[in-house]
Amino acid sequence: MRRGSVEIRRIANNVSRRATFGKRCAGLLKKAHELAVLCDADLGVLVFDAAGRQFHYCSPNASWSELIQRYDSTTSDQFQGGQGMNHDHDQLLSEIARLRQERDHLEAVVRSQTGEDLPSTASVPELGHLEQKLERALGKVREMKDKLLEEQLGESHHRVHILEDQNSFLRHMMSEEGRQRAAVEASAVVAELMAPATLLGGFFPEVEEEEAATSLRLWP
Amino acid sequence: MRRGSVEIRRIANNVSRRATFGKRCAGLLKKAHELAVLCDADLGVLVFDAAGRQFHYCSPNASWSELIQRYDSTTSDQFQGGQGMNHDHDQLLSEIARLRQERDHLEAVVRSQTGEDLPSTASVPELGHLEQKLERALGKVREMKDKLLEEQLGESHHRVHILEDQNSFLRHMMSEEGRQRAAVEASAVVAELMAPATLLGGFFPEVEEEEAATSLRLWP
DNA sequence: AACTATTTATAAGA
DNA sequence: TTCTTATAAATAGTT
Repeated sequence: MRRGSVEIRRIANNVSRRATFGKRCAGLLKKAHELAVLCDADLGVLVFDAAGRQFHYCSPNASWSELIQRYDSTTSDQFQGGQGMNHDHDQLLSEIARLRQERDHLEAVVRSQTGEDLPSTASVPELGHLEQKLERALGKVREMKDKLLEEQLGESHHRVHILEDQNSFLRHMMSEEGRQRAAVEASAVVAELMAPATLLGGFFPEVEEEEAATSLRLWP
Repeated sequence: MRRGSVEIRRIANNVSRRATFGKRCAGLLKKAHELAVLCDADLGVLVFDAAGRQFHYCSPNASWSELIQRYDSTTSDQFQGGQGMNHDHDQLLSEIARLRQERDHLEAVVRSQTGEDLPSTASVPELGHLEQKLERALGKVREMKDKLLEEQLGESHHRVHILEDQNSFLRHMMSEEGRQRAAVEASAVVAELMAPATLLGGFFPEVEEEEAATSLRLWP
C-alpha cells in the first residue's frame, strides 16, 4: 500500500517502473477519455514506454491527423518540413550525449563500489561513508543468503522425515510378509532393505527413485 | 463538495462544463508529466477545448515531431511527408534505445551491489559470490582509509615535534632573560609558561597561535 | 480562487 | 499477473 507521497523522479527499480507505467498509462488514457466526453473537448494522447511500445487515445469526433493540423506551431516546432527535422535531429544527438554521460557516471559508481579507483579523489570521511555502505550491503547479502539456506534446509528436513516414514512402513510390510513365509527368508529380505538404495533396483524401482531424492541438493 | 460518482457524459451546464474542463485539463497534463518522469516514457498530450483553445504537453527528451514519426501508422498513416532521409534518424533512435538498456543494466548492477533488489533472482552461490566481492571491496576501502589516516597522523606528529622544539627554545630564551634579572622573577615566568596556553594571552599572543595549531586535526 | 467532502488513483504487498 | 488495501491525490459542488 501507498507509503508517503511519491517523489516525481525516475523510478530506479526496473520492475516497479514498469508496473507503475502500466497503471499510470491506463489512468492517463482513462482521464483523457473522461475529459473528452465530459467537456466536449478534442484531444489526443500518444505514449511510448521505455521499450518503445505505443499507447494512444484520440477523442471521438476527432482524428490524430486533424489534431496535428490544428496544432499551433507558433508554440514550438513544426511537424512537417525541413527545419523541423534538423531540430529533431539535434534533440536526438543531445539525448545521446546525455545518456552517454549518465552511463559513464554509473560506470564510475560501480567501480568505486568495487573498491577500485579510490586514489586521490577520496578523503577519509568519504571513505568512511563508503565503508559503512559496503558493510550494510554485506549485511543484507548475508542475511539473504542465510534465509535461503535455512529455507532449503527446512525443505530438506521435511523430505527426510517423509522418507523415513516411508522407509519404516516398508520395513513393517516386509516383516509382515515374512511372517507369512519362512522366518529365514524374511530376515534375508530385511537385510537387503538395509543395504544402499541402488541394491533395491530389481525389487522396488519406485522406491529407488524416492531414495535418490533424499540426497541433499542445497545448490539447485 | 463532491456528491456521488460522476457519470461520464457531456456536462449540460455551460459554466460547470468550462470549470470542469479547466480542472481536469490541468490534472491531465500534470499526470502526463508525472508518467513521463516517473516511468521514463516519451509522450505527448494535445487538447483543444470547445472554444478551440489549445493546451499541450510533451515529455522532456522527446519532441512532437519525434513522437509523430514514431507513431505506428498501422492504424492511420497520414503524418509522414517524405519517407526518405530517415535512415540516420532511425540509427540515432536505436542508439538511444541501446544506451537506455545499458543504463538500466548498470543501475541494476549498482542496486545489487548495494544489497537491494536481491529477491527471487538470486541463488545461494550467486549470493556467496556477491558476498566475497563486497568483502574484497570493503578490505580495499579500509586499507585506503588506514593509509590516509596514517599519513595524516605522521604529518601531525611532525608538526608536534616542530612545535615542541620551538616551545623548548622559547623556554630556554625565557630562562636566559630571567638570569639577567632577579632569580625569583624568572622562576615566576617559567611557572606561567607551564600553564595552559590561554593564560599566556597578554604576554605572548604569537605563541598562543602556534599552540592552537598543535591540536590534532585529522579530518580536514 | 479557495475550500472540503468524497471519489478516484495508485504504491506496495500478497 | 491480478487482487487487495491503505493512503495520497483529484475534483464536484459550494462559497
